[in-house]
Amino acid sequence: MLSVEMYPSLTLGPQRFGDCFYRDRQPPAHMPLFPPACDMAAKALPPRLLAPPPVPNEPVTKTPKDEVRMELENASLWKQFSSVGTEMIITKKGRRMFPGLRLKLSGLNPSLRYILLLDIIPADNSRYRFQGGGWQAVGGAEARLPDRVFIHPDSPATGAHWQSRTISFHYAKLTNNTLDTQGHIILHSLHRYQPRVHVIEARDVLRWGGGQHSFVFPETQFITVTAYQNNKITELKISSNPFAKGFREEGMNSKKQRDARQKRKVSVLTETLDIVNCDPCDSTELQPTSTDLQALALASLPQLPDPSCGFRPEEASYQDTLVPDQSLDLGQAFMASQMSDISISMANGMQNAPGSEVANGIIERSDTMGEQAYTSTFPAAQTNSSFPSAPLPHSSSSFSSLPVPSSSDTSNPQPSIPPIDYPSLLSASPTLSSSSTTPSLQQTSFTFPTPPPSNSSSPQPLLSSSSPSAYHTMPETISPHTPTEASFPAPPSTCQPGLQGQISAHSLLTQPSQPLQDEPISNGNNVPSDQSSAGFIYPNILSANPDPVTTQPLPNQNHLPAHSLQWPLPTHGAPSSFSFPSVPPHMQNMSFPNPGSAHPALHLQNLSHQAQASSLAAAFPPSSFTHSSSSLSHPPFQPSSCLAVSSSFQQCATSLPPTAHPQNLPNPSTSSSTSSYPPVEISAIPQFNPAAPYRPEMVLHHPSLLPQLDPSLPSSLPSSTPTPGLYPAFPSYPLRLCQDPHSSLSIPFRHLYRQHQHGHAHPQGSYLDMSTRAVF
DNA sequence: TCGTCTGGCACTTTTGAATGGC
DNA sequence: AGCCATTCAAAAGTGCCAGACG
Repeated sequence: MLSVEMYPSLTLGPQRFGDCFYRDRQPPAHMPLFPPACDMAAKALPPRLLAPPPVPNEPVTKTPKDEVRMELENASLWKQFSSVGTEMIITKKGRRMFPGLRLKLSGLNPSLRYILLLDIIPADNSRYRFQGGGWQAVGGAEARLPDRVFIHPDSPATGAHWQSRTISFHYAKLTNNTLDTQGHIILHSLHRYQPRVHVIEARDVLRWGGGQHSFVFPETQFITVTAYQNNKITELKISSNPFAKGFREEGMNSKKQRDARQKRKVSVLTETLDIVNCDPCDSTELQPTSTDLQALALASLPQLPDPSCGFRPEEASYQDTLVPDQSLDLGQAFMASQMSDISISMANGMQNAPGSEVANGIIERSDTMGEQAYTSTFPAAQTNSSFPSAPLPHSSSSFSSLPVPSSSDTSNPQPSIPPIDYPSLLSASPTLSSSSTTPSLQQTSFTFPTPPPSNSSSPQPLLSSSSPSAYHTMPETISPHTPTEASFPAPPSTCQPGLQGQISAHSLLTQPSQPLQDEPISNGNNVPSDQSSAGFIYPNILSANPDPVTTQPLPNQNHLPAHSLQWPLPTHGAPSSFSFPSVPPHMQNMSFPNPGSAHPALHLQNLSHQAQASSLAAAFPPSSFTHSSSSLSHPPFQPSSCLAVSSSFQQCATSLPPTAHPQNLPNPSTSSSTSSYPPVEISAIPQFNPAAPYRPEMVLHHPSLLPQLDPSLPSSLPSSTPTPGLYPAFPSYPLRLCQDPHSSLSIPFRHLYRQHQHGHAHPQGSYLDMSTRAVF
């Protein structure tokens, strides 16, 4: 029996549903979020109990929805950043991601409802440092933080809704505040992360289940920072982000302008002081404007002895124009003198930032333009000059086409991997005019069947299911495959607000996707670059940092054709359950039928930090980031080719001995994309042995338990396996739903989580602590 | 001492209220 | 009175920077 006690890190977070009502100007075509009785049901919730994990007892049936596909619409922009080494600022108050995730979904059932989730998981268990122009792994990762998931504000919405527009997660914010009360996604600084997007069938926020599709875009990996380390990233951000327009060359906040302002302030102070000193009696002419006062105040600060700030010819005009005399309002004078520049700047800015993320979520096709902007701004990106990295790890043929930067430090025990050469890739794909083109990989996933209630006393009305039979014993539950419009009455006003509280979901991970059938990956060089815009079906664990000892390419989930990924429900489907802390038994589990242990592939999840790390290392090799575990060597991560590798590896892995190293993988270009993967006897692989020394649903699917249980890991690993870090390299990361404090939609879940009295005032609502940690 | 983080700054865009005209 | 467009200010989102912190 699972309980919240087993999940001490279960926390509440603000629900983002509110955004769709609260912030979006464009009213989303929302469907009712809650059933009419949601509030009543919520009120009846007893605290901190979890229903038994659903027990699968019926096979899953394949449905057409397995053809769900996702495209990263701004893949080009992401590639630009990834080619340099994407950095994401995280702040205490939360910082939006830029670039943001802009997605296009297809293949959904227009009449079904879906919830879209974004979560961000560690890409490895290393901490990074920017050294020598590149990112170097300098140690183990910090302990994992509470997992939070950003629910797309439109959720739940029909497939037609999702498919009719660009899906943007730009409202998601990242923070390094472990005590964050805003529901932002909490990350460690200087760690590498991989965003994931999950599409989950859901009749509403309380009825999840059925099909679930997870997508990973390797080019969206990033390293979190509190201040940008790589100047190229800064330049890219400034050139691409509208909010940073002021920092562009033509902007008012550009380096030149800032220097000019600094000089003006100094000049004002100097002249003022001179005047005061020379003619203290004539103060009437020195009545400073507010701007002058500010300048004076600032000028009173220690002057920066910046030799670079010396007078420059190009600034002469500024000096002459902006500091005409003392009585002139400097700010106005400056503005007046720069109006033309401002106009030009703004115009250019818009033109130069075609790939910019528009905060309002307006659909835009930024890829091609963004690419242009990038090439114009960073023509030397291909040189990777900022990454005098150590020599690449032994590049397999799969990556032979990648440019290998010269090594500046071959003796570096933790060599940095050069950034992905997206520009070169793009140049090789002139046809890439839009990332919206059909991805070369099919984002197919299997469908999680909703497990039937484990027993009659454990009703699970919250679960939707793709397995109609699962509802035979739950007449009150409507199959998610049933068109919901008619059967889903509008919720009472009190239910309008979205969830508040964090939901823990387990094992929302899907099995790896099968390659796109209609677009076989024939050659890593010739693969259209926007292939990487195709989402990966997240193969449970994303590992770009496989353990050296466990880098055997394990023919895990990859060997099964996606169309056959119909998993029987786990016998102890804990990993597949969404845990609602404090939810009464009949509402506690959001069951996500898990490809559980009943199927060999289920063990893959449980071996996330072992076997999957190795297989995924090939499937998701590191991007431009360096992982320099001394014993590890990664092929240069080429997101586009990575996809190819991903698919090809699925095949080759099955034919490789367990000890085969990913680097020895055959060139994906030689592997034809196919949907058929020969089944593999998982049990033949030690790491996949069902007799794991721990219960995956209790350990690997809950990071908080991992440290304590790590000692058991070696028993399932080769004796030479190094001691795991703070947490296994790639555990199966559960989903945790963050509720948006901005939301006024939280009423139902307020009841769900308001069992403790540690509420805190919040400008936009009251938030409560869970028993184990402050949330709000 | 160094690397990292934080808060304030100036600038921008976004958002919503206020205003005025029809 | 209602609708629409415009204006304005506040809020929020940026990167930069100096100082604080460990």
